[in-house]
Amino acid sequence: MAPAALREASAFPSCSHVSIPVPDSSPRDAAPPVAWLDGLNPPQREAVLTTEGPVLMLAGAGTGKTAALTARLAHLVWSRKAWPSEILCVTFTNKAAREMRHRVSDLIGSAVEGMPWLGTFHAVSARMLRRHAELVGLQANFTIIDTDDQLRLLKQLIVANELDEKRWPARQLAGLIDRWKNRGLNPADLDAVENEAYADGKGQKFYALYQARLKALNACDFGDLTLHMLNIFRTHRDVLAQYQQRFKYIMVDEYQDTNAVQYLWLRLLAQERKNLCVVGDDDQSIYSWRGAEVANILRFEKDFPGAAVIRLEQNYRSTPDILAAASGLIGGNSERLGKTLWTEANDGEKVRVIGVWDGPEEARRVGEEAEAKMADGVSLNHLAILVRAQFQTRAFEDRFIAIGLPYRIVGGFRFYERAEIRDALAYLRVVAQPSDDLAFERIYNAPKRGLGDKTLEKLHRHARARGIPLAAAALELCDSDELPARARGTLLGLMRGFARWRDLAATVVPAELVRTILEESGYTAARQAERSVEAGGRLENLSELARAMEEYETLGDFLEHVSLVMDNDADAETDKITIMTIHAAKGLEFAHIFLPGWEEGVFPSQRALDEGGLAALEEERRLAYVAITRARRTCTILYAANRQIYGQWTSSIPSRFIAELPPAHVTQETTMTGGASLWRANWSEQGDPFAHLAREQPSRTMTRGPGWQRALSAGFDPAPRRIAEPGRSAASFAAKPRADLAIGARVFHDKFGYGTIAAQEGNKLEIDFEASGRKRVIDSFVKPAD
DNA sequence: GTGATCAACATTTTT
DNA sequence: TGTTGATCAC
Repeated sequence: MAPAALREASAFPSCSHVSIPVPDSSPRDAAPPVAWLDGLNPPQREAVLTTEGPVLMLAGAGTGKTAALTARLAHLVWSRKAWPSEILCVTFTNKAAREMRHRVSDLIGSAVEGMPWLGTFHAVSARMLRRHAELVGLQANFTIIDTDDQLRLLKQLIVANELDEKRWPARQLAGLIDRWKNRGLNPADLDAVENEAYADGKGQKFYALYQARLKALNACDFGDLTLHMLNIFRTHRDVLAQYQQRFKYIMVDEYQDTNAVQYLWLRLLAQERKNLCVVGDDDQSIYSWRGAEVANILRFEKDFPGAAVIRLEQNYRSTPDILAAASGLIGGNSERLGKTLWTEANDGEKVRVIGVWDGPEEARRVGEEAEAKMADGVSLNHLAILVRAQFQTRAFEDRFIAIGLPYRIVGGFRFYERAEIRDALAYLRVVAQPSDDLAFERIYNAPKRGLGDKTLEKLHRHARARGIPLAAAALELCDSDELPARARGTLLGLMRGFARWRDLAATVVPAELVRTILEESGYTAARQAERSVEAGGRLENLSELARAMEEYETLGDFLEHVSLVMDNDADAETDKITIMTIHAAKGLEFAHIFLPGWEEGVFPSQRALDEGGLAALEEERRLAYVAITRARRTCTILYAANRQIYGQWTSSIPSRFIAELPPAHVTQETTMTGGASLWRANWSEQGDPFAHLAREQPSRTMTRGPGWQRALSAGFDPAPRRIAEPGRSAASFAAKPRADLAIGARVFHDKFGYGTIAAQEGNKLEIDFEASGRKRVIDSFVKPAD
């Protein structure tokens, strides 16, 4: 039962400010007789009630961590210790944030609407940064660019600085910059070793160039969101103090995933009041390759002396055998804080390990198992296939298409990463902020309208010369004879379109705006004309986008949502078996889990082992632990003797993790006949008969970043540009005449040759050319002829 | 400026 | 094996 005051609050949202008591008036001390405590076990209660001082909550898989966390939040509000707006609660994913918001609102009603500081590190940082943008040289309306834009930008810089993009890929640089930012390093902070990491000592230079470009574009990338705020906290004590003051309580979910910046960020914010509660599980740390540092959770007690350590060890999710198998496996790791999961449940099947001949058979087998479950009346929504790497999904997809088993693949391309969606967004970005050159470049010739590199190069040159955005440069060039008639006409049409849409944006809702833009720009028509297989889906996606935009009142709101919340949960209604990576499955649970591909080289991944050695092996093992603990009822592990990887047949030996599972909790079977005994003979031994023909690994280069999710974008000119006043509308750029030119002066123009200035108006000149007569040109294209 | 052909190359991924 | 980016021919 919720206390009366809170029930009122949820029943009458508009009265919530009356119903929720003032925090510092007579706090309630006694443990409240309320619903959120009733369902909790003793350690969970302790976690809820230990509100003061640092708290480390070690929460194993399936131990009701979110329940404890949300109850704690509700308790803080209920006990009047803090207003909802005085609690900072950070998560890593939007999904987690959404879930938490949802569950808190179930407990305390609409008061949660007053929780502006419940969100991801990035969302919270972005919110702060909009208020203090000027402190890092940005304007409040800065754009948040994604990895695709980031890559294009870096590529421009690399080419413009005459570096061989092949030898020093933008991807590598992006990876380095990302890691530097994760570690809290600004360009000036790089030491010689870091600097050497890119292009023989050009790391720092390019990092600095990149940051300068971002600033000029009034943009920042994901890493900047937290790093900028950290920099501000460090250099502006008043700002820091303001937030330290505001946040009476801080809670952090998945603390084992924090990177160095997030750690420092938190430490500064918590320094004053020290009411920091972190929740995590060192055994589920699987993101070290993304900058997460398990060390953060391992040394929490040192960082915050006197921290209360609370272990949640009662598992409510899995059967004893599944739990035992997972625990036995993770026991092989060193450097653990140590937890012993237990459960009151006492039924259930053992973990099954199945050996098959090859990949297709593995898929066939899982398909059969799924159909059998279906026949038992189990919904496909309760089944999931968790893979180590994306490439493993194909075999299942092929098979499921063949037998007509509905499936859903999570991950891969997300909605907002699709080309057509990004195109539509680019139009909106240019409308919202004409100085968004990256967006402009993206759609300037999409749909194809006959504007190519030549014209773009001219735009760049002019924009650079005048220090204005591309869109503004386009406007000016349209007013001259610099462009061929056809290009000029097309460009003019586009720019008129933008002028119109900008006006329209003021009067119609975003959803309406995007429909109009797609229609008028010819984008829809071009996609309709396409006769590819995907064309239909693309059009559907576009209308889905418009539909998704219905919720937003202003374009700005929507764009902020898109840049931070790049996910969508479409398609959850129908019964489907889920295929996803183990990484993506963290935090989820399913009744029945299939874990294919448990072979040396695949899982543990050879690549990870090559790069990270023992530490990487332990992370792979944690990954295996996460995978197994997703299962509520059954867990089926599969391995194949032969597998096709990148078109090459490879024979493989079972994963060492299989041998590490405690035998008492596992059953083994193999579908192989004949050679099976030979096969079985080698699977527990390292000295195996297949070793000599095992795994021909393709040579790997040190590529970093999201290599597989390559974006599909048009070519563009990589010349560097400077933008003097981003954010201003293109039309407002006043052109000043050039001092070194005057009427009557003889000048030279690259295309038209020699001529004499007949008139000068701003930066536009009318010139009588000796060969081609009178033309209107722009002064940056001519030079005095002497 | 656009379409076609060929060679390189392939983890995990939020935001 | 399938995708992507780069280069070449229209």
